[in-house]
Formats: sequence, structure tokens, C-alpha cells
Amino acid sequence: MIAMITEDSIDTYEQRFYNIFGESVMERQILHVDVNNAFLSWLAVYKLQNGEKVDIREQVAVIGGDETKRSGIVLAKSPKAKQFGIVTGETLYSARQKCRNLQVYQGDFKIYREYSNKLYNLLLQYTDKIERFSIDECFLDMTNYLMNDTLLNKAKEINRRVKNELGFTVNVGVANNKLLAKMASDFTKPDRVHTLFKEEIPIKMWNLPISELFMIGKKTVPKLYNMKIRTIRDLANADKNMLIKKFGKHGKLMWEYANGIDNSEVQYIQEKPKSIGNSVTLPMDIANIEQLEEVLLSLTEQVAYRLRKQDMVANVVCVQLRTKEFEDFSHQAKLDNPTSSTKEIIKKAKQLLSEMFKQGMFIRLIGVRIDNLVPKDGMQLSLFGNTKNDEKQKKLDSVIDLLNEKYGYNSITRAGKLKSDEIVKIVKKEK
DNA sequence: TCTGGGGTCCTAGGACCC
DNA sequence: TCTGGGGTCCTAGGACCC
Repeated sequence: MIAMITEDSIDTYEQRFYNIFGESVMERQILHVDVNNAFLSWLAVYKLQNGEKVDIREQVAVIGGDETKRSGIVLAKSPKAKQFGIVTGETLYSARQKCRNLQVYQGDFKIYREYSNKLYNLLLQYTDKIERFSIDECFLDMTNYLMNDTLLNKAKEINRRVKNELGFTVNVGVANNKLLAKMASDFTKPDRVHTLFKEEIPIKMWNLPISELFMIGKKTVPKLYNMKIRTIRDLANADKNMLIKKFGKHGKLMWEYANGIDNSEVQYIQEKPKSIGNSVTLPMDIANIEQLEEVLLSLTEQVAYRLRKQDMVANVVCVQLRTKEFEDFSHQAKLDNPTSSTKEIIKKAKQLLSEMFKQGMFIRLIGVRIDNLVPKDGMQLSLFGNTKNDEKQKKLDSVIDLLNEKYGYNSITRAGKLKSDEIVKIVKKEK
């Protein structure tokens, strides 16, 4: 029998899907809620609620970093700014070139957190299986929470209620797994509800360019283009084993995603962090290791404080440098014993810095990250540790934490530590 | 007036042990 | 004197996400 089967027919899709997973695939009812232009919308709502007359969402406006701190990039844009071709991540300088009278506003993370929590609390009325994927995105597992209603109706209700009750708009993606729900919420914006069920994949998803697929970034796109893979359809129809050979695990993942396959669960139980980091672009390039050590200490204190608040200890310390030429380096090392002590962590961090730093380097960014975190109560006690000194250090750390909590972070400083604005002064003076 | 900061996961290569 | 693989741990760097 000769059958005419086009490559992208629904039949081949279904066939492939069941060939791989058979009947075992459990269909779940998933929503993805994505705040439209989150940082800009939230600042707009905050301003309106505090007496401001103009809605900055109606302006040609962006939320930007701070150019005086050399972090002048676009973090969010209004629809009108988008019309000028302004994109997230580009420099404010470049954005201004595209639009002469661009309005630039500074962001405020306190405001973001507040509105993010309001959204979360509203969503909790629909299901307690919510994964906070980022500050402005949530996955909802609605599988046993539909109450004789349809998933689409719930999505529309959430979309309407957020707008009416919280004052900003969201896109809601409706699907049977997380990947498809996320792809759906990304379709057309703002203030929309989109479905992406299995049978809709060929029409709604496969015509999109591969760059639109979740987990395909700017390094992978040109590689796929060289292989004549340009649309998600091309990728879905590509040979899976060839992709695995070329891209390893990532190849398998992107083939599955192109075919709409994703069996991951909504992670509604908040997991403990696996690493904690803090980094800063310096106000000006620094070529002096003593000054870098001062900054490193300041960064490390915050990291260790956050670690202790989690009741965890770290096994690995990692120091990161970026030169003025934008070259990135990092060195990491295991700690002798898992610890949350600022003193132990900074000791290792300084060793790593001196390993990496060479005379004549101009450093633009410095960062510290602690890794391989484990819960404190599960930690192994050191057989040879100096218990008395350890106890003393622990008490010191906890007193500092207490003061930080009471009077705000950075309320007290250890001897030898300079705040970053003082570093600015030093660097300026030397110039 | 160029180019943020906070994460997670993966890979390749070297050291080391059996 | 020459020649093995398998396994684990560690580190540096890179890719991706928001």
C-alpha cells in the first residue's frame, strides 16, 4: 500500500509520539502563567497606586540598569518601545539610538517581589501545586483541581482576575505538559490565553523558527542552521540519534521538545538551593589585588549570610573574574570541611583569587559562588576540627546575622572590610 | 555612555585507584 | 619492558534560562 503521508501530518506526529512512549504517558492539566513585561508593568501599577497619573506602560519606556554602575542594559520594555525595535538585554545607549525620547526607569526588586507574591497568592486559590519558575512565571498543575470545569475556562478566569484584581496582565498557556504550556504562553502578547494541545502542535508550533523553542539559545541556532534545520518542524523531523551524536543530552532534549514531549513534574515543593552566588560589575576596572580582596570579602559576607539563613553548609567555593576584554575565568575548590563560616569561605576565596589574578589584568567583574550545598544537620563532623575556635566563630557569625536582620544588611562591617562605594572613592582617587 | 546578576546542568579532561 | 580498561572524583568552562 502506498500512502501519502506528509512529513508534518498529524498522523506522523501521533505515530512517533506513541512509538516512543506508548500508552504510558500520563496526560496532565498544566497552565503556565507569564506576567507581560513584568518589571515595567509592576512599576507602572506601583506608580499608579501611589498617586502617579501617567501609566508608563503607555509610554515609549524601558526598565534599565544603571549606566553609572556600568550596568546599562534594557531589562524590560513597553509595547511602544518594542515597536521601535528595542529588545531586552541591549544597551541603553543602543536603545536610545532607536528612539530619541526613550523614557528610562530604574527597577526596584522590593516592588517586584511584592507583586510576584500577590500573583502567587491569587494562583493558590486554584491549586497548591504551583512551581514558581521565576519571579514572573508560574506553572500550575491543575490535574485534580478542575472541579467540573475545563482547563481553558480556568485559564481565562485567571487571566481576567489578575487583570481586574491586581492591575497587570498575564499570558496563560494551556496544555498537557509544562513545555507546551510554556510555549503557548509565549505565542502572542499581551493579555492572552493560548492552548497548545498535542493535535495543535503542527499548526501552532512547528512553523516557528527554532530560536523560539525553549532551551535553544543563540549558540545552538547557527549550528542547527548549518544542518538545514530552521523551523521547529525541521527539528522535530530530524534524526534523533544524529542529534544525540552531535549535541549529547541536549540533542535528545531539543528533539523531544520539538516534538512536544516533556514528562517533567510541576515542582511545587520549594527545593533548597544548590548554589548561592553574588557578583558585581565594578564601577571601574581594577588592577590591584588588595582592592579586589576587599570587594570579595563584601560579596562573601552576603553569600555566607544567605547560606546560614538556609540552614545549610557549603562544600565548594568558586571565584569568578571578568576582564575588561570580557574574558571570563573561574576557579573553584573543595573546602576541607563543609562550612557556613564567613571566615572559612573567604579564606578559600582569597586563595582562588590569587591563583587566578595575574599582574596587569584589569578586572571588570568579580563574583563568589558557593556550591554543593547540603543541609546543616546532615553535615559530617570534622574529626580534626578545632572545635573551640569553630564554636567561637559560629557565635560571631550568628551575632552578625542577628544584627543584619534587625538593622538591615550591611549594618555592621568587619574589620578590614570596605563597602563598595568606598572602593569607588579609592579607585577614583588613584586615577 | 557599550555589553547585569542569579541560577542549573552538562561536558571534557586529568588524577587516581583497582 | 610494555601495555589494559573501568570507575570515580575533581575542576574549568560553557550552554541555557529568567
